[in-house]
Amino acid sequence: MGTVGKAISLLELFTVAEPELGLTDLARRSGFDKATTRRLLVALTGHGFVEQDAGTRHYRLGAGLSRLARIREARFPFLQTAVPLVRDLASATAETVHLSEFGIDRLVTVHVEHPAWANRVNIDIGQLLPLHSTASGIAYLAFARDEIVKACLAGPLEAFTAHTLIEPAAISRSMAEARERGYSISDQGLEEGVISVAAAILSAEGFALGTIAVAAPKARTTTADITQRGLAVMAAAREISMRLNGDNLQTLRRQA
Amino acid sequence: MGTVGKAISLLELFTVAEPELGLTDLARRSGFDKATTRRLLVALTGHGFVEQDAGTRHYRLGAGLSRLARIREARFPFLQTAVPLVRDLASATAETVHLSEFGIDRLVTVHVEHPAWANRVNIDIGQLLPLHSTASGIAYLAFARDEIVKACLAGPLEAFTAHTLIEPAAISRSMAEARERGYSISDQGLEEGVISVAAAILSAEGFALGTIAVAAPKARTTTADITQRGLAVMAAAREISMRLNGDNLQTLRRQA
DNA sequence: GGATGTTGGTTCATTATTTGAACCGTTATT
DNA sequence: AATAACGGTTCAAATAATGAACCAACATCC
Repeated sequence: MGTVGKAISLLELFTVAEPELGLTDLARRSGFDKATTRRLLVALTGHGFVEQDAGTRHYRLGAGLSRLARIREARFPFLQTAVPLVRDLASATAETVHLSEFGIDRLVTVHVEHPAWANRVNIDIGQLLPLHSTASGIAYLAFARDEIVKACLAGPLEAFTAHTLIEPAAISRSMAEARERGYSISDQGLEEGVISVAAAILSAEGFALGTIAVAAPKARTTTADITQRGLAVMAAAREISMRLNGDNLQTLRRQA
Repeated sequence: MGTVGKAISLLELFTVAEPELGLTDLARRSGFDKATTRRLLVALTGHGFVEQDAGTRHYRLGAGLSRLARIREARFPFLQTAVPLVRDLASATAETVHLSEFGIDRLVTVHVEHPAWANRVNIDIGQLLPLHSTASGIAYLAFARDEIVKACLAGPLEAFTAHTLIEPAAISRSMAEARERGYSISDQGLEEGVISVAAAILSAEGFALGTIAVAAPKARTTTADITQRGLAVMAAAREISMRLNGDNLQTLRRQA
């Protein structure tokens, strides 16, 4: 791995759950030498990608990241556009609604709304979702570029639960069903007891950019709930797609 | 400069005005060789910090940045907290209101609300503001850690206009006035014809984290406007600080 | 109170990565 | 058909990254 990759891996050690880490800890987790880790952190700090707490000397993600993320958002207002609809969907369904964007080979959770229930599906911002074993992933694949689909089906497909589909044919079938139905369903594909529905948010060219999904404990979910949430999530995804593409969303490439 | 620094400088070439750049262009602007530039871009793309347009082959900032920025936001909800108050202030003043966060040695614009006027002060998200020559900068310095103030006054102080204060003593005086008054005023310090007022947003320890500012064309600004905006910007900054610090903002360290 | 372990941070000879001039292939422009 | 501009690649030479061993400071534990 190049030095740049190493620096970025360091950044990726920070999570919502552990937003501040010490030098030794970072070195241990990254597997880099302490001296290397430090040098990388200094370089990152110099550009505002990392900040160091004056008191504890622990490191955390810096403001430079917000700056660049906002520049990206300015050109491509995914969050700005989608968040209000995520909120609406959350209050309509009273279950966890999460929004994700594609990155490299997974979906990245960029926004989450949790219901008031104590028993709910908990998802953190920044959480990475595999493509083959989540409702979001299937919804994404259903409208992804061929290369991405191929790469996903070719790669090793982890079985997270007894219900995870890992045969390429089964996954393709789920994708086809999702296309036909307008939304995808994942029954405990990533975690036992969780059932989700999702729909893809499309670019002007008709390719998936990200997804919106509703996740709920299976115990309190009926078949009627699934259908209702599916239709709602589909409507939300469509609305977001339209707003993103200035209301001139082409006829969906593959849906025709 | 280390490789990491170079990679980050590449990212910093993207702006709101030019969010997509080609390889040759990036190489030219960064001063790096085309091969080097490419290798860095590939490394960045591999981690989702940069994306490449499938059609034009141009590069843009990637979703990985949003992810990390959101993780940072989750721990430190600066934007989430401040944006509503920025909006309120914008509609109350009918002038440009911008929010900035400190990064390394400058302030980074993280949010802007523009008024409907055709003649208005235009500021882009991501724009960097020098500390010594802007209302935001002075407001920040007034409550910054001593090291930062020292570093700023020691460094070369560029005179952007004939009105820019560049003598350390004059800048210190502005800071003292800002502390006393509760807000800072910059009369054409960065650009001719622009007058701004700003107030610092404080951490629980009483140090400045960022600022909120109102910028307007001097031509239509009266002395009364300045006072009114100053009080409004001060109130907004206080409210943001309180919300950020869970309503238990300590007595302001230096204001006492 | 002295031994022990932990932390953040530094040094410098060794080692591996980065560098860039020259290159190729493709796609406009003239 | 010639030219130029673009994205992308190659490989010997130059440079930067590496990590074991090292401090100093703090906390913990007999």
